[in-house]
Amino acid sequence: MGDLDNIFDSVSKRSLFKNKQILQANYSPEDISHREKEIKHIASILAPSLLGEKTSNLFVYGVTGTGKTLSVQHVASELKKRAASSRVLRIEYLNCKLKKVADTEYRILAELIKKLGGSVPATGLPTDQVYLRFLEILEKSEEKLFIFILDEIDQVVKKISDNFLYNLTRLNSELNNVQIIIVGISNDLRFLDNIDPRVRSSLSEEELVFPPYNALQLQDILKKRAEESFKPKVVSEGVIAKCAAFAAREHGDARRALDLLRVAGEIAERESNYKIKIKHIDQANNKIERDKILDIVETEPKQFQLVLYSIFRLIKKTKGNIFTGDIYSYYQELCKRVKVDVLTQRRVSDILAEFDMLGLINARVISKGRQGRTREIKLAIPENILEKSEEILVGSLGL
DNA sequence: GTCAATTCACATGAAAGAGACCACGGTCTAGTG
DNA sequence: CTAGACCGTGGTCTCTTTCATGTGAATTGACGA
Repeated sequence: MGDLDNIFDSVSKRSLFKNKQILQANYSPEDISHREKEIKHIASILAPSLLGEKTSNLFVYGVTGTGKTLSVQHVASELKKRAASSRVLRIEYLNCKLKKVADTEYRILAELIKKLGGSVPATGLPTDQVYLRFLEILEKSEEKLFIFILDEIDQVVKKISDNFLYNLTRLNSELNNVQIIIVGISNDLRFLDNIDPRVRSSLSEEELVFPPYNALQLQDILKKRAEESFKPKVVSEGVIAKCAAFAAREHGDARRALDLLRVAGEIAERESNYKIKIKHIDQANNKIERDKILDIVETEPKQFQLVLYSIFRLIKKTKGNIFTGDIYSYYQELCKRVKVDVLTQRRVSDILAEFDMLGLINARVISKGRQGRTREIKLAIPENILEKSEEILVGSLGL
């Protein structure tokens, strides 16, 4: 038992963290650096809502990790504080990307209803029924003005049609006692380009673009958070700068930078270092990448894994470029061997496209003239992770 | 040699089916007074 | 008489198949120099 005690004791003694929470992705700090302008802007647009006035709908853009969600939520919570006494205003936040929670029209409505205190079954009802119930609950509520913050709506609209947004913007005309304001948040800058113009004009009455942080701003943010999060003198010279540089390269993603710093801290801690050194950042970078990929590989459905395994094998065997057809025939063989139903080529083609999206492979559509048109596929996974990935696949496929 | 037509091997789209999940309303059953 | 069990119908949702259409350039073959 003494051994364990030692381990537990030494953990607290050696810990580099004062408060790890602060570096976690979901932590929202009191002051948000370098976003004062944006926050003010949002606030000024939404401010009249405190008086129960319907304001413009707002649309917020920016790549991941630029503080969109944070800023909007910050304004929202300030508004909530102010509105708490008067009960004229109600604000709900919904992340539309959450799988199985809010990635269809039905589920978004259901989720909003739930947040407003109603309840709908997870399935079984016609969508328009849910819609009616939504209207009903809005009309019945005490508040007369609603702000719905829909995070990452680009994801949903890609899946369902923009019809949903149209309905949403038209909602106001169907409501008598209540008005709603929609705040949309999107990672995709070109989101509104391929959307019905009617929807576009009403949805983005106001627009706001969040530019990526530059390396200096990232440094600043990291420095602040690091001070609160780590014990004094833990962070070596240059670590912050390196973190910021890494993240700046990834389109100024602050979340990424914070992750990097946190993981670097964990690594240093595990190695019983008293300081986080620059090499830990590199290690952290690798680890994050590695974990991400391995996680994807592991959790992918069986058919996807089979396709992926086919790709791995073929890449290894041919060392060169491989094409959809090669993969499909290898995959067919593989299915026979494992006694699994063979999917159609159409489907496999889609699966390949998804791998491309996930960043496991690089697929490029090329035309080989008389030899037809196909995808040229390269692996986007580093060598050292490949082995491990393959192991996982072999294990889970029972090869 | 030049040029348009052809042709390949898929990509990409649209629609629809299968099967899992579920709500709702009606009917049947058994238990209760 | 009533609560609960048990259908049948009609929804959503994901994964998949089927059918249809699109497409970029190597190849072909006709043409004219």
